[in-house]
Amino acid sequence: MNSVRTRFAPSPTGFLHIGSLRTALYAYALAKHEKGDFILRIEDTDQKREVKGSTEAIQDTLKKFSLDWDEFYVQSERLELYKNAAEKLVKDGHAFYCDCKARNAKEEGFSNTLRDPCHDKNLTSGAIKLKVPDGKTVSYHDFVHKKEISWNTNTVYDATLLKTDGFPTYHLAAVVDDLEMKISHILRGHDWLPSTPIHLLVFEYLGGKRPEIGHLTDILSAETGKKLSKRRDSVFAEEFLKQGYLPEALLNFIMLLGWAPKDNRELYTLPEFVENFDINGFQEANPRFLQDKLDWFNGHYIREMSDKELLKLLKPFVPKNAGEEKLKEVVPLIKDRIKKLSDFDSLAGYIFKKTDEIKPLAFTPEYIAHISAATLALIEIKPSNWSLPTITQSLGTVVEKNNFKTSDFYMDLRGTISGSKFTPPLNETLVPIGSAATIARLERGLGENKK
RNA sequence: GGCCCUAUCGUCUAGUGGCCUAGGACACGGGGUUUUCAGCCCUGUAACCUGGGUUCGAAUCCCAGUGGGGUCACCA
Repeated sequence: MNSVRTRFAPSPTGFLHIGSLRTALYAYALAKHEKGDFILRIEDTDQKREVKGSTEAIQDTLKKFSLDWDEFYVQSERLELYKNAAEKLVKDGHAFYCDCKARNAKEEGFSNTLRDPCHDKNLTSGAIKLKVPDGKTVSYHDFVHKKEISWNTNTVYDATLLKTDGFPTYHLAAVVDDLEMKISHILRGHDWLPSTPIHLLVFEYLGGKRPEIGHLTDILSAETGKKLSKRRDSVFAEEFLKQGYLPEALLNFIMLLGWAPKDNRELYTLPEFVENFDINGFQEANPRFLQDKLDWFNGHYIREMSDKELLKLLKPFVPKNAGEEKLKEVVPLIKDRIKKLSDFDSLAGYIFKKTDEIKPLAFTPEYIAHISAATLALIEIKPSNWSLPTITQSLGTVVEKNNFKTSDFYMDLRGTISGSKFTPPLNETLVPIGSAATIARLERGLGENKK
């Protein structure tokens, strides 16, 4: 049996990053395309950086995107495994104890001291570090880059494997787990590429079948051209959801940042992506995160939804006083016009506002004539008869009788009713606004523009 | 700075020596539908980083340069 098993291995230091979501998506598709297993592994080996609740938050987010895992592990519950592995490496002469003070690269700047002072001291306690050999070439075939990548070990430093607090570093824990969990493909961020020779050595010394390894491109900020960062860019998947991006749109957008099929197809649901996934489709150069394209995907998926579904998703973005019945009328009017769910308010919020919350806008010199004629006509419609056909009929007659220019007439009406230049078709929105509120808004507009 | 990855329209990309006068999508421009804005339809502008090779032939192969990105912790 050589089933495909992939893993997504975040550390619990906060919310799920958009780049991590993409890594998870690819790892998921890679496994599921071959009917394999997708494993979630929490890499919580740095107690200082751990943020409480992030494991749950990450799981929560993955579920929202339907990236369900088959197995779940937490590294801090597996410390014995790493300790044993480290001690075995020492016994085999591939690692050594070290009692030096921990150094901090950020304080010291670039460092050329690759070999640790304790490299050959044969100490019996302290941290355990990898005994990197000199002048050896280590290499592997990267399945993302589709090429052999190699290093001379003279450029590899004696990395720490087991810390003095008894916890492993990533270099040890990840390798031990990938072996123990029988991971078939390691798919991870590009930032891991430089430390791969360390892992290659550990894999070799520990023995067993080394997984295939692939390093994904970094997603670059469209503005800075640098790797997306928490400080500068909005990077958390949850942030996008909160803004009214749909999970399927975000997923579709992100799957095409760094991967493309032969036929260049762009629209994929998650199951379709899994089905069409091809490991040769990975891109080698770093893509930029351009929000315009995300917006297009989002608009596309919004338009594909039924009004009923959309209404449901819109709930968190809609004014509190908006009743179900009115919303049902409004949803089809905004469906073609919004890019994100949060656009609802700027586009249709006026429908639900009080008269004095709207600042009437006048657009043409004929304003007074337009609005008074409209008011007189609409007052004639009995509230019980207030409907699209009666409104359309009534206003149509006004335009015709007064020889108004249709577009001018409606622009003044629009400005008065909505306080905005852009709205859904006006007659349609007058229905949910209602007879009384419509008349009130028109009268207010007249009052404000009389003098 | 060392090491590593990388280079097709503004952006995401197709392209694996002749199907390329370089294709698609987003964005942008023009037109149509239209009470505004969208949406939809039609349509246009726009790219092979540079220099050397290899070859009858190069976006595709090789080398160099340049540009871009990453990384250099008892963090992941």
